[in-house]
Amino acid sequence: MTPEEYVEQVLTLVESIPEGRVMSYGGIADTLAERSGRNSPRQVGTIMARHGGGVPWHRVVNSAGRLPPGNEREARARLLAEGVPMRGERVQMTKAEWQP
DNA sequence: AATGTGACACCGG
DNA sequence: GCCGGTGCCACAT
Repeated sequence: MTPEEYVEQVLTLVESIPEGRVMSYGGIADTLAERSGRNSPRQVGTIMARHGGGVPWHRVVNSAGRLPPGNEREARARLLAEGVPMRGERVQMTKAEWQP
């Protein structure tokens, strides 16, 4: 699988995250691990940073529920608006993490 | 080829 | 819960 194809897989998966739910970088990497042969949360982060503009990027957080660096404001507002359970500045992963 | 980097994750203190 | 250190792995230099 080429790097471009992997990028598409990641973006497609992010688009499939339902409103009100989130996925972690690691969760995305794990979900795609079989098909892609890769399993690197860091790479997912890099992809979101560079190509996340067209998808619900605010539904992707780290494993601790922290919001994406640089866009915390925007992400928080959107997540609250769609009913994601938050505790302060973080998503309550035990309630909001989604898996296909 | 070798080295540095990072929207991460996990563990120990 | 907050650091710090360590492991990680594809990418960029």
